[in-house]
Amino acid sequence: MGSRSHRSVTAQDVAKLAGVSRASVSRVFGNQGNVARETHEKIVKAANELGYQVNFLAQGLNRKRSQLIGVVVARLSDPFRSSLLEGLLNEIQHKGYQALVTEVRGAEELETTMRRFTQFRVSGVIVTSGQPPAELVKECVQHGIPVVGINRHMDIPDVDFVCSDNKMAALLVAEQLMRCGCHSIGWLNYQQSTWSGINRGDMFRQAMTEKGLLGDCDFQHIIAEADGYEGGRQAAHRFCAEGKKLDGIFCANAQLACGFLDGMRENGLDAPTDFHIIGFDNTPQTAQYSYRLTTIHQDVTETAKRVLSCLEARSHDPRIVQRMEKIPVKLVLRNTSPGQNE
Amino acid sequence: MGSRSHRSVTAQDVAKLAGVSRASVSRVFGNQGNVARETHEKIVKAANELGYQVNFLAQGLNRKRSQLIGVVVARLSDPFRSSLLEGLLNEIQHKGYQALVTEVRGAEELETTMRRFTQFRVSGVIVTSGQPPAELVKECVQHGIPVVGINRHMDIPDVDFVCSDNKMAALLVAEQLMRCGCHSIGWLNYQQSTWSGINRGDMFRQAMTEKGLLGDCDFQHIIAEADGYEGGRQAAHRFCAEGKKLDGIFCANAQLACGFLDGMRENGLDAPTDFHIIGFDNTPQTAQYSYRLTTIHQDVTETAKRVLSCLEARSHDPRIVQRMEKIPVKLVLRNTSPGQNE
DNA sequence: CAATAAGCTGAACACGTGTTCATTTGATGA
DNA sequence: TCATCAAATGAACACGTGTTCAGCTTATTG
Repeated sequence: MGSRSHRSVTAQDVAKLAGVSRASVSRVFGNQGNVARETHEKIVKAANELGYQVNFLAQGLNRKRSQLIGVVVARLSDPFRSSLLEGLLNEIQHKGYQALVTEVRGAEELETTMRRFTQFRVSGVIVTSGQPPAELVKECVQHGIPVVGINRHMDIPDVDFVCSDNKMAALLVAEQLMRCGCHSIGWLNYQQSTWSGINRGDMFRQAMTEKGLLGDCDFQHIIAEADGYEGGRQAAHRFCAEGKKLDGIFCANAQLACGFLDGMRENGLDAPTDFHIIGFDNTPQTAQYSYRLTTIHQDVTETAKRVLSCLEARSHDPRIVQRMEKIPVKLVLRNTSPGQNE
Repeated sequence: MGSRSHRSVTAQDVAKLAGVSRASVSRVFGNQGNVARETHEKIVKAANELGYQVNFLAQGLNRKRSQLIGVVVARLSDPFRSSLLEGLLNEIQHKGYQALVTEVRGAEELETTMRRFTQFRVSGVIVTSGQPPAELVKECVQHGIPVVGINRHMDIPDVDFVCSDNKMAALLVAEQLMRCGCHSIGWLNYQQSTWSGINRGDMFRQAMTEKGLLGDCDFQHIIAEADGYEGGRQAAHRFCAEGKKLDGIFCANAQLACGFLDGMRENGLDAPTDFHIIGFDNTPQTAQYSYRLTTIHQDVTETAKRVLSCLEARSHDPRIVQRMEKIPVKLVLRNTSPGQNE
């Protein structure tokens, strides 16, 4: 009990106990180079006996690359974003990496964040929010660090993107509303929306046009002044106060949809009797009894898999052609725009 | 454009450009040791010119400690847990650390996770879920790594705990239900609950006794067979099917509370007309129009601050006496058990 | 002016691992 | 038996930083 600061056990100690050189120990735990079966066993045994563990800092320093992956998140209070993070964490660990998670608000914070990532020699960076400034990305690329963005398609060279298929979502929603006989259609979105919000609106309008619906139908753009549940609720109140009417509404995300629905209820209107409403994200809340909201489901697991696939591909060869992957979505039919799920 | 692999700029390069020794550069960026004002400026200028950044892996290797903090999370789909993580991330970054986040399911996963933390020489470990096995903690302590648990008080030597004040919560709820004239009181919890769930129940019963309520009142323990919203909802259905009645219900968390409320509504009963119901966690959802749930509010920000304070204290001196901090809670009065918020 | 102290600086070692390169070992074929 | 070759091994260098210690310069005090 006298030994105050326990010097941590190193590969050298293992080598001495096993009666081999430190290089062989390194070969065993680095999973490369040839080691005789017998030597291998001696080393593993000695390592277990001493409780040896590789020092990742030293390993990363030497390899010029740590097995860390930087993840930029924002607004975790949004249930969809937290479930997305959950999916990413799973896949990251499954592939043998560790997640370096940073929450970010402004653009300047993102800058210092990205720098820290490079200082830790991360194997890759995943941006789930905000657009990565082109210069910072260039800095990463120079260091040989791959960057992937989620749910936004921007044209930054050498950066891959993975995005839910908003066009497919728009078509599914347009077909559903048509099938239900809706004639006056609305699109609800936050005023200062994200890229994905805007893109979903564009795709929806485009889908309506392709289906030849814009002729017979009203198409209104409802603008929420705030984001999230309260934004949707207030939008509904103003909507009613202005005496407007719609029978089919598509919302940029689940929070807005729930808020709008509740706002309408406060005004004595409800779905599906008075109107149909369809959300985006399929968060747990939308399935609950008080909402039973029909929504577009994003496949978080598949998204996470594709993201890591992009990272590994570009890590292997930094100059491959830019990828822009679209993840198929599903329409989950519930009470606010009913029908038969297949 | 010919230089293929850009060798990263090192402290040596900065030293050469500034015309000083590498040691001085290290002193400037390590924030210790004395450096003349003039030399300092020369070094900073040279560093900016070259775009120098400290290599955290090398720094950590030398200091035997990285500026990483390991965070163990579980079930991020629970809104409270994600908001807790959000609070922790903020405080961690604010203090100049970086978060190494791991999601964990079984106990064996937690073991490999903790090992990885030590392999990265983290400055501390925060466990938000499950109880850290004593042996693993001992391993951390041997390496000089402080461990803090959130919302559970176990008696593991050298591990600090930060927990919302469940006794205070119980008293606030008991007083509120008493004030509203409730006579038959219920406590709803998940069958295989966490430590905090069980403790909240114990404290509630104790508070009821202290207030002298257990004599006049019924006190029932309602057991949910599943966790989360669906668990609460099913519990309500069974509760009604068995013909039971209660006029005041306290729930172990917000998800259970929302589920139970919706389940009662499906049976034609609603709060506050037919019964009062109070939840725990004050998640965003509980504030929404469809619920307006009276709940106990946990101060996530304060919790995060105390956690990091514990880490830094024990990091400074590993053998200080074990801390068990209780964070005050608030009762947020809403529709399901109305009253006046002060 | 001499003696002392205080503040800066640079050389050198340590941190723990990956990887190259030369050397040794053992096996195979003629 | 000897020549050839592949596999296995160990010595040495590299990765980029923190920190000690001795030497240097400059200011302070008697």
